[in-house]
Amino acid sequence: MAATHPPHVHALLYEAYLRVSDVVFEGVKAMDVRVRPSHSAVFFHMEHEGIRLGRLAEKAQMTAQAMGELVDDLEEFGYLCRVPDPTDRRARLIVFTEEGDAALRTGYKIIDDVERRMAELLGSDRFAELHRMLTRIIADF
Amino acid sequence: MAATHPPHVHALLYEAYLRVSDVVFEGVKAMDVRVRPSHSAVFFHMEHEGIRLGRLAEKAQMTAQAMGELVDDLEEFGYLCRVPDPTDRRARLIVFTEEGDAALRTGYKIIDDVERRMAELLGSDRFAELHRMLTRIIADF
DNA sequence: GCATTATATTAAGGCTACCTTATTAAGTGG
DNA sequence: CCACTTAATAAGGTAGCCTTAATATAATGC
Repeated sequence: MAATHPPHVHALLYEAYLRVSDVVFEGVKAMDVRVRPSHSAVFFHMEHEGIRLGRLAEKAQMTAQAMGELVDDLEEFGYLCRVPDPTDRRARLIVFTEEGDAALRTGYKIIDDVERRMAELLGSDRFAELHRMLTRIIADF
Repeated sequence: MAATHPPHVHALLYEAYLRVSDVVFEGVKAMDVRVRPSHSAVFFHMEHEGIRLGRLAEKAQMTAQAMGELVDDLEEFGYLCRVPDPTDRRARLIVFTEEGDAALRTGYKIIDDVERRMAELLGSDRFAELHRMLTRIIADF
């Protein structure tokens, strides 16, 4: 707290994340202005064979209701559709439309590009080191 | 997007930030359960001589209205108070109470402790390297 | 085969952390 | 002293979640 001389790594992690996210999200907006950052959780945890809402919510660590709204949006945008689950009539499978699949591939390209740019900025050895340190913090801090 | 084999640094930055934030916020809750993460912006940008709401909002990059609510809360909790600004009768200066000052010092301790633990986990050379890389990303990405 | 319990989804409403668009009050320049 | 700006606040809105409850269907035990 209170602006301190050399910024804390805690604060730097946040700012670096924001910076990188902004660039990613600019790319996403260029693809489709309707897609918001929160929708990325859906693409991130989707499965090509189709997935149930509950499982999608669980993977994204949010409630089925919250995930349901995100899926509603993406369905409305034409990226997903819900089909009956043949194995359980209570459930429906969420699957990609062709447009959804194309959007996913575009999303990958945007992120891969950002990762490549970061590796160029830092040098690939240090980028790999950054990857390892962050992984370590997540696992063991 | 879509769970990829070695996670992207973009995602790792976010998760590492969340992990560290959780630890910081646990410490803050132990101090005062009423204080929420959003209040940290106030402590972070306060000035001991007193500061106007508008300037505080500007430093924290949010609207005066949003900052006003955070300051209202902290005033209610007894950490801040608003006194007339002798140089401009439209304005009021936000100043720390003694409790607010003590809370700020406790907050510093919590964060410094977290930073120390991270340095121990990674080793201080690598921790310094992490600091430099994050700073680089923020500045030049 | 039927009641009980569990699971999948959706509906309704709430909360936090912001924002935008007025208002009100008090300064300031010509 | 009058137009204009600035400081703060009020009112109401939005995104991104959450909790609690309702509804439909399934699975299980007797």
